[in-house]
Amino acid sequence: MSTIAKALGLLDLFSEARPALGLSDVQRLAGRDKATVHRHLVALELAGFLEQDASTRAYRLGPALTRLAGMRVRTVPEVEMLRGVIESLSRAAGELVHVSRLQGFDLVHVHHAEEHEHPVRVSFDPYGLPPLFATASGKAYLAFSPGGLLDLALADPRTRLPGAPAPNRIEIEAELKQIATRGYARNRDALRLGVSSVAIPVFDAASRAFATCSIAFPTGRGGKATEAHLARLLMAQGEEISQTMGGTVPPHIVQLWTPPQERAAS
Amino acid sequence: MSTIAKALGLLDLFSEARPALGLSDVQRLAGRDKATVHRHLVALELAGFLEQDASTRAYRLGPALTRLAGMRVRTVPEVEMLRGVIESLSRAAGELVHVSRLQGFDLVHVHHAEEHEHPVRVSFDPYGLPPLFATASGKAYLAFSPGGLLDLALADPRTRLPGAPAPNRIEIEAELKQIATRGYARNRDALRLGVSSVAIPVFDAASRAFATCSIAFPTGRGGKATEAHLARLLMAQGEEISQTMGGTVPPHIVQLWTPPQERAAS
DNA sequence: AGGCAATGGTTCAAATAATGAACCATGAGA
DNA sequence: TCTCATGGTTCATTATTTGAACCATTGCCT
Repeated sequence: MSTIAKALGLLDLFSEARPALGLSDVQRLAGRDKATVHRHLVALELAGFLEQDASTRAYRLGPALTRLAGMRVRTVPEVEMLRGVIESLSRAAGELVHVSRLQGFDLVHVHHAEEHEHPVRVSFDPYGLPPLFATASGKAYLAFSPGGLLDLALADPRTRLPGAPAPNRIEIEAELKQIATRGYARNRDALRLGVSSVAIPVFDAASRAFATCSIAFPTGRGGKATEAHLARLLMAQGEEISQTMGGTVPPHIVQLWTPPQERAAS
Repeated sequence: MSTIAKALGLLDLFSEARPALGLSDVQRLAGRDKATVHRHLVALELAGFLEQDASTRAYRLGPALTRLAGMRVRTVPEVEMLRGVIESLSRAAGELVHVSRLQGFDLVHVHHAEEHEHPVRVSFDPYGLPPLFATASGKAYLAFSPGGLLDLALADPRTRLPGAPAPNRIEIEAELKQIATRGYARNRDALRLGVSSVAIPVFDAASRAFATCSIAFPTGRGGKATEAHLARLLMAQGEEISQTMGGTVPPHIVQLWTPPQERAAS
């Protein structure tokens, strides 16, 4: 393991629950030698990734992070475009919003927004690659993709949770069909206990699903009604999201996502 | 120099002007061996600090940055409190807003906001320590601090630009007096050519200046009128900023910062 | 007071991981 | 077809990282 990885790994020890850590805390959590940890902390501090509280000597996340994150938001075009729409979606929903892109059968993180103040939050790993069949995003993608993909996905062990059997073909087909007519995919406690989500696909310029947008929330916060409410918010932004990423939503899905009252009005 | 510092230094090569860099680009800019640079890039990518464009193979800033920056904003209390007020100030001013805290005679970065879309931006280094006498922030601090501080500051070579002579005592005293009656400090091209700023002090619970808030803008964008306009915006938020950081503004300065029409109305 | 246990931080020989010259593979352009 | 630049890899050499033991300071309990 590279020193770089070890040092950067220390940053992941900081969390909502533990915003400031002393040398000993870090040492314990990381399970490494104190001297090593100390040198890493100092190096991170020098680079501005951490800062040390002058009075308590505890370390906390540093200003270089906000600077570089700002840079990323302004310079990575995809993110820059998405930012506005998913931030307002997050604010409206009061929950975490994600956009992931498909790379093979991997769902890779593109951007997320978490514009709310709930003390209970869904944690997530922006560089993890969750299995397709364990997420609402994955199912949303499959439901709006050509049938052949499902066979490939079923054959690939990486699309299911490690150790789990391949999903039952009949059942999955039924669920995907339901998603296609309902307009969004849902998930309760499948990938991680206590986390639920709703998701819709994002379409590219050729109207093929190539990414997904999802809202994740603690299962405890939302019943059936909440879920439906979040799904409505999500679908209402569906066309905008695809357009922002340079794509177009097929007309029949635009229909599906348009709220009944607006459809009546037009 | 530690490997960690070398690797993290690579992140600083990414900028508004160069959002994506190939291996060779980074190698050239960093002036290090290709193999080394490559291993560093891979390590950073693995940690999510960079991501690689699948088609061009170029690297760009990665999602871990937004995640950690978000964490910082939510967990570092000072920043969390300040965020709202300085973000809206930045939006209103259409320029970069900074808050720095004094540590001895060092101006250390606390937080900044840059909520605007001008293509011409003031770049800055959140962990640099600019000399007091070369910044509006430094002068704002001194102008609202007890006189004894000025003597100490004049004696300390770190408070002026490297190589520059100590400021003329009479002149500086006149300028500080002017700042104290005007309510804000100003600066044109002193620290860096083409960058101007206006600044006010932030007061602690004992009504002593202990930090500063400034608006920086390209000199080319603002004449005298713009400067005065930005200063008014800044002063209008002055009391809120001090309160947010747990302090109180002395009454006579609240007066000074209150716009004439509001003073008339009350 | 005094002693105990944590804390943050430092040292230096031993061990491990970083380094870079040379190498390969691929693709664009002449 | 040849050339040049690119991204990426290898492996012996080298230099940096590592960690047990150490020190200094602080807070706590008797």
